Amino acid sequence: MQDSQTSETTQKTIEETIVSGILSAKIRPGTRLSENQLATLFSVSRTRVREAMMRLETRGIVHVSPRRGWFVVEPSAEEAIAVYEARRVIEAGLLRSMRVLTDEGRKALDAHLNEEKTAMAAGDRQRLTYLMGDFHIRIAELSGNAIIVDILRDLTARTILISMLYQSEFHAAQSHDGHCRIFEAMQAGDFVRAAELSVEHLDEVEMGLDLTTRPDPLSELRSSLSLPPKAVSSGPTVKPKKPQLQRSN
Amino acid sequence: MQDSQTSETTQKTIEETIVSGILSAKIRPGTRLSENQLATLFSVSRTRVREAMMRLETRGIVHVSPRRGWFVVEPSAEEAIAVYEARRVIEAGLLRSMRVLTDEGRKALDAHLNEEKTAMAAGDRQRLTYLMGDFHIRIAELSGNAIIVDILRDLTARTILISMLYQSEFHAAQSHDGHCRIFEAMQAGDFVRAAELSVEHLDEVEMGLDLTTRPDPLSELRSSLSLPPKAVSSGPTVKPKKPQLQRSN
DNA sequence: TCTGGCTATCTTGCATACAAGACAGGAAAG
DNA sequence: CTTTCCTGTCTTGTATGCAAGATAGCCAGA
Repeated sequence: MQDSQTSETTQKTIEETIVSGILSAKIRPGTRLSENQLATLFSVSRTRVREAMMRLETRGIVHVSPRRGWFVVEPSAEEAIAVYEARRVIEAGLLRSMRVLTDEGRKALDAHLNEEKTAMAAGDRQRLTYLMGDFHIRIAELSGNAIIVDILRDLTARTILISMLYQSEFHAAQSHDGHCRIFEAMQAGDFVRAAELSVEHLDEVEMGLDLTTRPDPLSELRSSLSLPPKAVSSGPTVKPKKPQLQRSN
Repeated sequence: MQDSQTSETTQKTIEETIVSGILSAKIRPGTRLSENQLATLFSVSRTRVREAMMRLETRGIVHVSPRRGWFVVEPSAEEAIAVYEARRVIEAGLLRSMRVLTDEGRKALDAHLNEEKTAMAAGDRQRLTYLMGDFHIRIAELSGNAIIVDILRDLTARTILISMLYQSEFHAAQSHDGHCRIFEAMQAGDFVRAAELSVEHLDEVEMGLDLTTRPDPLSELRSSLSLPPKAVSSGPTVKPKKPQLQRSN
């Protein structure tokens, strides 16, 4: 909704702008985020840009290659798997814990699914990508728990980056169907079923990825030299490794 | 394990030190964290301290009062409830998703429970607090999913801060029992039961809190003047909506 | 043609300087 | 004695400057 746009000079709009840019698939993984460019773009000094970058780094959205620059993360295949697993765990746990679907909740989800349908009809892929991720955030919002919403928003952002890296074709209809089925189960008050469907849905999407092709072109060389694989952790201690320049955009 | 402490001047030890200080109940909620003091303590400039604070802020561990200072968060009653709910959702989801308990896993948990027993016998309350929280992190580590581990570590830190604010007496034995039961279910391969027990356990601990006394001494005045309650959000733009909690499972 | 090394330039890392707000303590007025 | 205001001090907010590493491009030598 509050989609962001241009400078505004307010406060943490840098962070928000970048995240919503990712959520709407306007920023590709690996995109270089120059402190200087962002600083001039937002009319602030590098200091504030840096703060935003640090925060995004702890959220798992960007990473820094020392003295080379900040980059939108390019999740490895292992990280991609971890993100999907985390989402399954949290979303299934969330749905299972729900007891009722309020009327506003029902309306919100219904409206959302209609938006998905409209975007599909219009073939608006960017918007579709945004909506497909947003559906899960909407569900989190139903719980009223801001902590879970924040967690799932960041995981969704990462998911979208993963899609851009590993998803050959976009099975929008399949995803939309999955969302509809989850919604139906919720409407029926069967949250256990909804949780199961959610897991299935995430499995489907994950299965639709090609987790062997794109990533880490050095992997063969790396394994033949028996070097350690790329770090999987999402938190601290992520060593630089490979160059991975930006691409396009 | 990597317990940290003292300067070291390495890198992100400031963050780690503070978090582990909270995890081991050595830092109380509301503690003021002066940029200057930390800077001299760690022999770095304020810049790096600030970066650490920003990261801790996005992790929900500290907050800043503009031009007044950084403080370890003092979760409100509402936030406390949200933290416990998030933990129930995630931990139950995690246990439910488990399929096997590896032999190392079994050993690790067994060793941990023995440590709990030892600390109880010794009456070492600080260590006990640390261990009681660490048990849940250990379980997360069994999943091998770094994302979930990080999330639960931060939530555990917040939980400990909540305990220090609202927990009148420490029912260590009860918690230990709960942990043992969870472990037994896991050993029996009954992860659904383990998830249920985990929810019950967290419910018990939450019930042991007095969420009416300590917080926000202005609440009475505030409500009598019908001012809005303290903000609860942990992130941007999340409307209150209804809580609709879960219970049991 | 290819290889190696040098340098110019661009990047972040980090410290410091200064500005501006918050607060405490004291002095003065009632 | 109480209240009000003022000022000095301490805090974070923000910008800027400089250092150090990384990279690309060029040039020379084989």
